[in-house]
Amino acid sequence: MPGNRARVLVLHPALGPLDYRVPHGMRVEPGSIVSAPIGPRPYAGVVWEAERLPTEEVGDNRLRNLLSVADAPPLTAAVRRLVEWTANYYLAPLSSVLRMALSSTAAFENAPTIIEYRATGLVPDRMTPQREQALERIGDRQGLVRELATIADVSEAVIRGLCKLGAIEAVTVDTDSPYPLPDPNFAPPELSKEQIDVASILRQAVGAAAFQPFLLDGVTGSGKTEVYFEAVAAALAAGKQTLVLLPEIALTEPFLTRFAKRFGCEPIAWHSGLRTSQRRRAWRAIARGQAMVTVGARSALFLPYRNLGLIVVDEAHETSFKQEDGVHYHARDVAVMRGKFESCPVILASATPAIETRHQVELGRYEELKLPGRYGVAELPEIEAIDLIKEPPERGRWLAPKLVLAIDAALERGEQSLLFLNRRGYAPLTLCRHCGHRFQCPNCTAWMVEHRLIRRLSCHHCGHSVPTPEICPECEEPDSLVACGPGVERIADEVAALWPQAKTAIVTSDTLWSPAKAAEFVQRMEHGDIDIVVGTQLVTKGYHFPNLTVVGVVDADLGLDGGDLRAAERTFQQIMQVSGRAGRGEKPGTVFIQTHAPDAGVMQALVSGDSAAFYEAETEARREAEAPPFGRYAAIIVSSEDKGAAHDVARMIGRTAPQSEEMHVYGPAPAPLAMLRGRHRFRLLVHARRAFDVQDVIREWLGGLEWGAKVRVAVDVDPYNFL
DNA sequence: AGCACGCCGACT
DNA sequence: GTCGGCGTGCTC
Repeated sequence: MPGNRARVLVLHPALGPLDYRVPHGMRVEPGSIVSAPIGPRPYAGVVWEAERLPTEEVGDNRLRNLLSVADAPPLTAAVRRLVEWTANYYLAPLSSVLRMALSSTAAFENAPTIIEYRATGLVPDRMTPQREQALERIGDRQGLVRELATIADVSEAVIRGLCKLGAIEAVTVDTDSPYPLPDPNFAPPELSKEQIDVASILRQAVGAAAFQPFLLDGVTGSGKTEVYFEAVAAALAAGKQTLVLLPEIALTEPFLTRFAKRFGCEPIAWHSGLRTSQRRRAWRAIARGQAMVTVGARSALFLPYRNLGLIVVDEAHETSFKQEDGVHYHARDVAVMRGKFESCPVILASATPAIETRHQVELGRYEELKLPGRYGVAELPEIEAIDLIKEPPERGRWLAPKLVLAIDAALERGEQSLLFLNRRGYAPLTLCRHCGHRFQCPNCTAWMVEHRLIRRLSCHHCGHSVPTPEICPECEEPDSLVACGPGVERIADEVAALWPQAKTAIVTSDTLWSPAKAAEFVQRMEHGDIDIVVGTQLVTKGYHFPNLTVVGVVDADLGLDGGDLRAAERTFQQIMQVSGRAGRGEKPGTVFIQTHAPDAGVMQALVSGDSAAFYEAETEARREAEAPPFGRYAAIIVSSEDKGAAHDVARMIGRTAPQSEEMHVYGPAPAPLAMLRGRHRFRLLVHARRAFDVQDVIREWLGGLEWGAKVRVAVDVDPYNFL
């Protein structure tokens, strides 16, 4: 009987949908979260419409019973369609996409509480180095034994031992306690005429409950956040949920504060740093429709919202929305699809939208809402290029005289300065001046980056890290190692040498690794406890420092080399963003761009402030090259620990490439990172016409091939990484 | 992905 | 004789 059969998409990395028997007394429907046996073990899965997931028919006699149904609402049809679309578009296994929607494995275990552990402050009688380390690193954090062990970098036995001694105690956490509800009328802001106009369009769109993408376009400081908060208020008033996507976790903290000021309580934050209990509580509240506003990074996009009424993608141009491992999806694009499945408006907010987004506006698919001028009195900063060939810094220094003078003057006036360099650490390359040895990561094709603050050399790709050696490991010459090129730490050294009395801060993911650290930095900036900030792209967005009047871009050419199709666009966006940090209060700001190519189109556009001309020229160049959005790319990455095996498979894939007028295949060639985390990588690049169904062709092409288990083949549709 | 089964080399 | 190497195949 087909009635007691269920097709289940199981969370199994290698299996597709499987059929099960629904035992007597169990009620399931499409979307039900169930536990299903595979071999000896239970797996979580979701009941799916059988007609949407064709499989080989399996006889009734081979069916096993489903084990249980979770005490959680079924995944909505919109979520199921989103999972299907994402898997199909990005050529990813359905189960890995489903895993993102069921991101909390604890969420559907049927216990209402979780037992977590935390330090009591009691010092055990017998202290050991391990115990000491554990208590020190745990601090006031709380979590499962496993989580605490990971945080403290000790074994779970150490934690259990401390628990037995009373230094750590168990606490029961109720994961079904409700969240406070944001109040749309808590503190409505005073808006300008333009803001009111735009906000009312957005409010109406939320009320219409229909799919409609918007580009909310306005320079930094034009008040985009206040405006989309009005749309959030409309969703709240209508009893609908809102999702706000931010490009980085570091931005959530200031967002939470801002949100609370407007709506009276914080929204639900979703990010990778959540504890199991927080994750479970958020997931369940979101699935029940009780969590009204969620803010998070990429992964919040796949959460099972019950009745979503609005999606906001803030800083929508940010490339960090493109996920580069696991499922290679672009959160901005998937957000638009989710809006389509949920029948709700999607707001892409950006002062420097991507060419792709602008193009959608030109095609009439997205509606552009412009916020002119800066909110309040602030004016856009003056942008000036410094030609590093004509006005070079002193030998061994990185800041040109003109920039040094400008910072001098700012210090004199009691104003703040920002130096931007998108490079963490002290120096990107270390070599031995005696034998020429260069420090390379053993797992990746990348130099080890010196981090002087922690005296280590680190690989930024796999995390491999060693203490900075005293002598060259190759020729054993002491004191022979030299740092090549600047990172933020080196710029900070230069700043300390030039202005020993100035208070400085380094802002990178190394120094602002937690929301609390980010909040502390903001506070120090606002209180004037910092004169000069040296930072990576982390400082380029979100913050508002009225007393910051000088911005120096240490190396504007950094993003330009390497043949990346989006290099010019990215440089433009990044420098526009960092420029937006200058003169946000009543004082005008000045931005200095240090470059070797002051005549390049990007630099000219930045200096003249003519972004329209830049977009036009860049769009034309893309059209001619049939690059996105006028053509499409897909990368096929073949990787293995065995270099020969990877190369053989890559060549075999290249040989069997389908011939088509509509599509061209380049490669295989060693991938941009020829070795990554110990795996050798080769890449083929597929370039196709816009209307061509590359996914289908690639699916058929790779589906007909076979390779060994130790070789992995991954497809990256719409890749961002060409370097 | 796991975890079984299965068929050939160096040990007690 | 057996312990164990990891190749191949299966999971509704």
